Parts: sequence; structure tokens; C-alpha cells
Amino acid sequence: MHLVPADRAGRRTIDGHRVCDAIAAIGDTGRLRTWADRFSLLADANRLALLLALHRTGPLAVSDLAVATGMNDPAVSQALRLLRAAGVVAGEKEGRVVRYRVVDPEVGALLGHC
Amino acid sequence: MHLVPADRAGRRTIDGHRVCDAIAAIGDTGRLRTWADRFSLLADANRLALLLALHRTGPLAVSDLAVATGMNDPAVSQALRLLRAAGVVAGEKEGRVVRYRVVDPEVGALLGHC
DNA sequence: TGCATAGCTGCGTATCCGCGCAGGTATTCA
DNA sequence: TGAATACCTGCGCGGATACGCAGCTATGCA
Repeated sequence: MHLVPADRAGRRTIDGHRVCDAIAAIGDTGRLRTWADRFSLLADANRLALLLALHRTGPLAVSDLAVATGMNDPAVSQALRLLRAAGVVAGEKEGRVVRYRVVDPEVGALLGHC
Repeated sequence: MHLVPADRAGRRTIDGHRVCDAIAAIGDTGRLRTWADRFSLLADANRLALLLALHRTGPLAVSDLAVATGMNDPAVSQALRLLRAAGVVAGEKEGRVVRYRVVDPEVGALLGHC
């Protein structure tokens, strides 16, 4: 049960076994980063507004999102680009209109809490 | 059904009624900010590690959290101060040791997803 | 073909935030 | 009483980022 990495093994602890439990509870670093990044996408009020609108009312065009949130279109575009790069939303082009929707089920579940 | 504020009423829309639906879906601005702030607390890998450790293994001392996460104690203290100010965690002093735990049920529910 | 609209991109800036470092306070024990 | 320990705080820096502005591309229509 020596889950403490070698570079921290010399440090004093209060409850050694609970430290090991905590390390096990934290789990893989990559998984941790993935979730932190996911939460980071929801941590901005404007992005959260966009995602809630898409999650609850279905596919919406960029202009409509801009009007609904009070942002101007470059800001909406930039936010959507970020979310699209993260695989959270996807856009479907119909003529010169692009309608976005939420495609990440994990994020969808988180949005269900708000 | 004129949910569009006066200052944006002049802007063009693709689907006017869906814009109103979206505004209703976004809801109150204050509630939006509250949730964005909540997600913001989970958006940092180190804070998320602290919270997961506390959530899954119960009360832990600051030093033990520092060893478990690889942070040094000032960083842990500062993170815990932030979380305590937000009402997410609470510390109980026993002698010269302070053990923290998660007290916000909303955040606890979010941590259950990771 | 010419014009208007929907959406995207690059740039510069202002802001925020997490962390390391040094030092301070409180509690325990010899 | 003095030393060691657990925790907290202030300061300063480096990095990330969200937004406004200007300009670009693509599609539809007269």
C-alpha cells in the first residue's frame, strides 16, 4: 500500500493510510485533467448560457444564440469553436445557416443538474 | 412571448420563437452565474483532486492533502480557503490539525459523476 | 453580376488566476 | 520556556483567456 510517489515519500503525514486512500480516490491524472477541462467549459456564464439553450431547446443558429444570450456573433462563434474542438457541440450547415447542438452525453448530464 | 430585451429587439433572428424558447431555457442570470461559479471551482485539476479526495475518503488534514496531491501546503491552504469561502468545504480544528470535508450537496453530486 | 446576410478568423488588450516564496500565528511537547 | 510542527497569509510573477474590433468567406436573392 505504498501509493505515495517516491518524490513525496519523505514528507510527514498525519494519517498515512488515509493518504493512500486519498491517492486512490483521486485516481488517474489523465482522467482528472479530462474532468477538470470538462468543468472548465461550463465555468463561463456565457458558454453555460449557450449550452443550456442548446441542451433544452434543441438545435439553434449562431445569430439566434447571439440574440438570446446578448453576446455579439464573434464571441458566440469563438465560444462555439472552443466547444466544438472539445467535442461538446456539433454544427450542421443548412444553406448559410449553421445549427448547433450538444453531442457530448457527459456534458449533457451535467447540464441536467442546472 | 416577447422575451427578447429591448436593447436586442432590433436584431435579426432566424427562428424568432426558438429565440424566446432559448431565453426561457437560459433562465435567471443570477442562477446562471451561480452555476458557472460552481463549475469554476471544479475546473482546476488540483482543486478537483482535493475535492475528490475529500469526497471519497472523508475528512482529511491539510498536510495529508498536500502529500496526496503533490502540492505544497500554501497552495493547498489557498485552494481550501477559496472552497471554504464558497461554502463547498468546511474545516474542523482538532488540536493543531484541521480536517476538511465537503459540505455542499450540489458539488457532492457533481463529484459523483467523475 | 452585385448586394446583403450568416458565420468565421486574427489581433491586441485587459483581466483574472494559480502558484512559489518568505514570513507569521497557534498548538504541542521536551 | 524554547523548539518543532500544522496551518495560514501577503506579495509578486507568469500563464491563460474572454472579449471587442476589423476584416474575410460563403451562400442566397434580385
